[in-house]
Amino acid sequence: MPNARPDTPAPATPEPPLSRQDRKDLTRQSLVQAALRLIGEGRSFTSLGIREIAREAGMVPNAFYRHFRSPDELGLSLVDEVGATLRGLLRQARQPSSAQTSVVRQSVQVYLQYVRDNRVLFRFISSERAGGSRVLRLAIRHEVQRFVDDTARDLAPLEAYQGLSQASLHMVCGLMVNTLLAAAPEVLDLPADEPQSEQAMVQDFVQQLQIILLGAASWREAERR
Amino acid sequence: MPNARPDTPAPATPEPPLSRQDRKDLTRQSLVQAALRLIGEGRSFTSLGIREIAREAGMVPNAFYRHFRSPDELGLSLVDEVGATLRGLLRQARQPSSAQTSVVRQSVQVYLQYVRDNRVLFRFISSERAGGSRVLRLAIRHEVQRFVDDTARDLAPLEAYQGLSQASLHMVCGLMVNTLLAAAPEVLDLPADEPQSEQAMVQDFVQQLQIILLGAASWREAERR
DNA sequence: TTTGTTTGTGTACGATCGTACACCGAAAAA
DNA sequence: TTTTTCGGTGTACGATCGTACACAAACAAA
Repeated sequence: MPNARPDTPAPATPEPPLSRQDRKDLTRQSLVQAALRLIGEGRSFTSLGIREIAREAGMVPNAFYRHFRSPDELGLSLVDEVGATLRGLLRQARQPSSAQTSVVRQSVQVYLQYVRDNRVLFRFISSERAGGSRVLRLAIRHEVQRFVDDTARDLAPLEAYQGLSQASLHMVCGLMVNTLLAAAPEVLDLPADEPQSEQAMVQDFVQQLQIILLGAASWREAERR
Repeated sequence: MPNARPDTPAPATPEPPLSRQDRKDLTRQSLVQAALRLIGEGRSFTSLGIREIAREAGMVPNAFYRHFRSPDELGLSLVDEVGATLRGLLRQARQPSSAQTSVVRQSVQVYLQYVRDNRVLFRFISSERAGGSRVLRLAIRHEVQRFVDDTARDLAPLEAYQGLSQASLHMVCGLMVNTLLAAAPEVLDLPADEPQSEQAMVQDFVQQLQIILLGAASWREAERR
């Protein structure tokens, strides 16, 4: 009996044990991916139904309930994923750029490339940020707020922002993030065949950020009413 | 027989003739109003169906087709209405305020009150601006663009903006309008029972606009790259 | 090994959806 | 006047939806 099982079934491949929980997480993730795939095909998250998502994931409708009570709950998972994505962007932005062009222009271009590389996620947050479900809206705003916090923390030590109180820095970062988020759906809707309209759009956003930075530079902590 | 009809049925009230076209426009408008009513109840426009709208308007599903080919087409009517609303806002803003408080603060408060007074319309544009239907997105952006144009035209003669080229003024107005539009869904989601969070939010938006105006003031038309 | 839990399946029900077709009555055109 | 046009009704069909219930297989605990 002690030697009844000479070896694990397949020593050829490492054969991860795949506990029950592991399997569950796996299929759960496949549901999330299915939803993302549907969004990628142009569908809006709000319009996705339980049956549709389950079908896309290759399972029977009922299986959905083993993982989420409603599409909204799956949406919250998506929001988490977006949060991780945004933090990735910040990590990438932290690498000091070889600032041969304006640092603002550089940042905008990095960001827009990031949007294109994660177009499904950005399509999701862009539309659900003001979209149908209130819980999703609030969750997304919360995640964006975290992102603003992180950005403010990153920018605080820079000497360019020493004139700003923490609250003001926060406010400025919120304004910048808002501006960048508003840019996302516009670049995602660009027709693929006219690069010059994209250039004009980039130019516009760059200038808007420069305006904000100019304003921040001449901002003085005074009583304002 | 020539005198069979001595007078029109009811001389008491002016009795508008109500030609066929008039009637059609009337029921068409009742469909639009029905859609707005549903949005007001928390539904998102994207999720509205033909049957639902027709039912809310008190007609049989098929009647919808006599006026619109799809809900999207009704949405375009809504966009028109939003355009008219926004122009109304601009007209109201043109009245020079008795600037006893900051003109910015005053403007933000007027705007936010406007949002609350037209919460259904603002809920609609906020969510559909990045929402499900591409044609609607583009139509809304077009209308917003018109609004930006009008704003720029209004601001151009003011001496505070003489340092800006027309293009730059446009860009600044776009930034301001964007910031204000982003504010709309946030105030609409405010819980009704905490006025102090609203105050904080107003303060935030006021400061953001001040930052933008500061930036615009120190903006110089130079080669920027 | 036995027993219970959990994950996914199969089937089914009622509601709602978009849309097609035939029809009616009143306004407009002839 | 007669005829035509047209906004609105009624009915019907097939598809899809959310969800409930019973069940099978696999894993975990005993």
